[in-house]
Amino acid sequence: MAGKLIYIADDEVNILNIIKVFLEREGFEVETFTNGTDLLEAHKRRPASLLVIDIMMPEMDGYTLCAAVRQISSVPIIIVSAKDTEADRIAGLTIGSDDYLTKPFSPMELVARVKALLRRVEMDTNQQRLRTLQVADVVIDPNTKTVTCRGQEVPLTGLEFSVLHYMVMNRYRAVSRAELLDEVWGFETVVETRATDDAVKRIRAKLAKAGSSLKIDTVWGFGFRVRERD
Amino acid sequence: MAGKLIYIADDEVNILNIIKVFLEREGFEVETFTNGTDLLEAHKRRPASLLVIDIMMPEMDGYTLCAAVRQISSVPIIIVSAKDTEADRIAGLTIGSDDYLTKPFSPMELVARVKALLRRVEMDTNQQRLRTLQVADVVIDPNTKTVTCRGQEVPLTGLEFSVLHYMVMNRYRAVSRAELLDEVWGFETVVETRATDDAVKRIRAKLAKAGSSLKIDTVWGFGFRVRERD
DNA sequence: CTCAAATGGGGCAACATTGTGGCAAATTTG
DNA sequence: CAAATTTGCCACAATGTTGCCCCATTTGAG
Repeated sequence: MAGKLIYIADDEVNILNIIKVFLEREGFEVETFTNGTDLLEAHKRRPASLLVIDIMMPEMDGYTLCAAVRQISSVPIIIVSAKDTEADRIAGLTIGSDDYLTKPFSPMELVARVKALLRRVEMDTNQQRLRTLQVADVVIDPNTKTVTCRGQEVPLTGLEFSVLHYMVMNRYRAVSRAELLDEVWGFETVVETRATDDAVKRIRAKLAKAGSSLKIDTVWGFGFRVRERD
Repeated sequence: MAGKLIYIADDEVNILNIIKVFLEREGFEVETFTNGTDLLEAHKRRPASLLVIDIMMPEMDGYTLCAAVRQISSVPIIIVSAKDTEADRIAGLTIGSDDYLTKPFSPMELVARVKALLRRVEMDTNQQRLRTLQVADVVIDPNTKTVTCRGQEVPLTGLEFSVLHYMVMNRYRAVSRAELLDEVWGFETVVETRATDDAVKRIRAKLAKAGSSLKIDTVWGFGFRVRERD
């Protein structure tokens, strides 16, 4: 989160300074401007990660600035304003800003909203990955739907993958056959309980063939549980 | 903007209905829930484009729900709440929500914020779509819509380019046939699932002819995945 | 210890999915 | 408008998957 550059434009210098201090305390690099034109120029020269813009400013007002920035950049924008009518807020959000805070506002809340907005951009930009699981010498990657044992891929079928994934997700407890049937096969499918044994049988065989140390224990009369340690 | 799916969770049915009406008037598809558990289940089954969540709900409160959703999804979240202290708002934003509205709120403003948030996601993903990608010995340039293998152009058709581009953008994961159909062909087009196989078949042939090392693996019973390593 | 129930292993056949070549309708191009 | 290209679909072959069966072996209760 730190290291990001934030530009602020407001004609009230003391507000400018308060915001600056709070944001810098969070590790952001902050530059302040007392009018919109300067901020726009600065953003063209060196694009910021986020803009905080006041509505009422001399020369170029916040709406105009916001629209001008949107012409050239998709940078996140937070508008702060003393104008507190519903129409103002809707106008601000519609013109292209991502958030609209009413003065007087809590600096802490502004910081929270800045962080939330940057986090949003981060989430959208970074490819969203599901968490890969590791147990014993085996890595289970739900994204690629692959299982690797010491770097070597273990060729599991879709069903086998789902079963192993479910059991490893719940490796701290034993999983019953009925639960596996419900969660992996689904409520609708009508299969014998022994189908789970078949799947486990095949997973065991493939893990063994791959030389993995990961074992699946049978819980007699109940179901299965993966074993991490020998 | 239309056609997006939005889930709302609130235990006050009349609020639920007001929001629903306003959002539907804007062309959104809306589903409502009176508790968090149901919303979470629905989102697992069919992910929405945005969630509106009330804080105070029976069973699972909004904070818990928000955190639970964040475990599995980066979907935009707007919290609405009667709790109006600075601490509440900061907590909500910090826990993972993108916006925090205080009850009673203007439905129009909620709509504006929903639109602003979806626009943000749109802008972020669009920016991603224009970056040239490189994988194995292949370069994909979305701006010129060309694919080159070791400097030599691979003559792909428009559809083939779109499919390959989408798969390479998501090369860290397997992509299902249904997803390809949705994202590349579009929700409207009615084609057989096998149409994806055809496109992949042709891309494979052209890549092979160009002598590329880039391979497209099929994930049995699911879809496809580009392979970087051999 | 004895026995019934549960589990493991091998094999198989039904079933489902995917690759391939060809074709024709739709679309684009000249 | 004609030619070329694109693209969805089809039939069929090839291949992969998976539930079930049979039977030997193991397990736990009485």
